[in-house]
Amino acid sequence: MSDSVPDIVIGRLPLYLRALARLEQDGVPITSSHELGAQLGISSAQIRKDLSHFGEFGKQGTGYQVPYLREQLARILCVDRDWTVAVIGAGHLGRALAGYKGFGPRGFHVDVIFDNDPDIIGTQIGGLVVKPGESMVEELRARRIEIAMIAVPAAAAQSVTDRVVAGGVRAILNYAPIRLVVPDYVHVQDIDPVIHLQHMTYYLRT
Amino acid sequence: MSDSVPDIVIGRLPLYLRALARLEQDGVPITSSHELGAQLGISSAQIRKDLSHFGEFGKQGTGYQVPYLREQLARILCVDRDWTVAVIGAGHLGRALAGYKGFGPRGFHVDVIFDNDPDIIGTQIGGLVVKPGESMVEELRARRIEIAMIAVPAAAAQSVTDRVVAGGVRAILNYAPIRLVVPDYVHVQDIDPVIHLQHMTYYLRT
DNA sequence: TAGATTGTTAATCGATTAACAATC
DNA sequence: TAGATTGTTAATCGATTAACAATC
Repeated sequence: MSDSVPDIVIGRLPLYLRALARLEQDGVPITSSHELGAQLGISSAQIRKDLSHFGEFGKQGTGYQVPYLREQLARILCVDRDWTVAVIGAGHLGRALAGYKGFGPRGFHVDVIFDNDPDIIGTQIGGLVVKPGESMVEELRARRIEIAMIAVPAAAAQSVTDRVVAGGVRAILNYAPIRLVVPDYVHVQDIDPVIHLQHMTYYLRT
Repeated sequence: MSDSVPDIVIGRLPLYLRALARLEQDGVPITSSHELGAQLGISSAQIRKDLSHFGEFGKQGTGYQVPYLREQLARILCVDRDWTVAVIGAGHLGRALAGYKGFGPRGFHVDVIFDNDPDIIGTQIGGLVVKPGESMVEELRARRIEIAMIAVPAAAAQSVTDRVVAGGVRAILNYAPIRLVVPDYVHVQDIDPVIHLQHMTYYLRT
C-alpha cells in the first residue's frame, strides 16, 4: 500500500486535487476515474492506480464522493492545514507573488517578503512591509517558515538559497533560471517560463 | 535519427541549452556529457542518448564544443530566431511578465499586452500601452503573434484562450489554474505555482 | 601510444495500460 | 437483478542505464 510512492505519482496528486476542488465548487457530489481522467487528459486506469498507493477511496459501481476524496488527497499532500511562505525578492515577480490571490484559497499565505534594495525596504506590498535581506535568517526562524519562493536575479539566487536554508526552510519554489545547490533534505521545484516557451517553439516550426 | 522524438526528450533540451549558455558565458570552450550531466543532475548516458536523436555533435575523446552545441540546440528548438509574444492580463502577474528581464536575452519579446479593465487600458507597462481585450484578435493577427502568455483569472481563461487561438496563436503559456481546451494544433504549457508547492508539502510531513 | 569520451546497442528498469474479478 | 465502476494483477510499452567498440 505504501513503500515509497514514486515521485511522478506524487506530482499528479495536486492535479487531481485541483480538479476535485473545482467539481466540489460546482456542486458535483460524485465522480468517477473516467470523468476525472477525461477532465485531466489522463487515463482512468492511471488515476485508479495512483490512488491505490494510498488506500481505497471509492465504491464499485458508484465512483468517488467528491468532498471525501478531496479531503483525503489534501491530507495525503499535507495541505489539510495552512502554510506560511516567504517571498525573497521584491521586484516585479516578488510583488506579483506577494499579491497573488490564488494562494490563500489553497492554503498558502505569504507572511513576509525580503529585499536588499534600500529604496524598497520598508515599503508596503499587499499589506506586508518589505524586510531587509540581513534579517532573513532570524525572521524565517522566528516565524518557523518552511517554504520560500525565490524571486531574485540568477546571480543572487544561490547565496539567497544558502540563507533561506540556514533559516530553516525545507522547500523552495525557485523562479531563478539556475539550478540551486541544496542539502538533501531540502526540496526544490523550478519555474522558468523560458524553459516552457522553448519546449513549445520546437513544435512551432512549420 | 529522427522519426518523432519523444516529447520528454524535447522537454530536456531547453535545460541543456540553458546550461550551455551559462558555460559559454563563463568562457568554457569545451564540455562533456559527464560535466553537463553533473551540472544538471542527469546521467551522462541520457544526455548522449537525447542528443543522438538529432545527430552527432561531439568528438570522441574530447567532448563537445560549447558554442557549437549551443547553436545546434538553439536551432533544433527553433530559438535561433526571436519570437514576439503577447501577454493577456495586466494584473500583478501580467505586469511582472511584461517587465521580466529574463525574456529578451533568451529570444522572447513581449510585444503587446491586453486587459479588459477600463482603468488599466491605455496605461503604460514597461514601455507598452495596455490594449483593450476587444482588439485582441485583430492585433494578434496584424502582428503575426504565435505565442501568448495567459495571466487572467481562472474564470476568464477559457474565453481568452478561444480568442488568442482565433488570433492565430499556436502556443500558450497558461498561468491560470485550469486546464484549457484548445484545438490539436495548439500547444499549451501550464504554470501553477500551487501545484509545485503541493508537490513539495507532501515531503514536508516529518 | 595511452587516456578519454563519443554514439549506439542491448539490458534493465519502471511506468502505463488492459483486463477482469469483486461488489456496490 | 443488470449495469457500472472500483482496486488490482499481469501484460505492454517506453524510458533509462550500462557497456563497449570506435576513434579522437
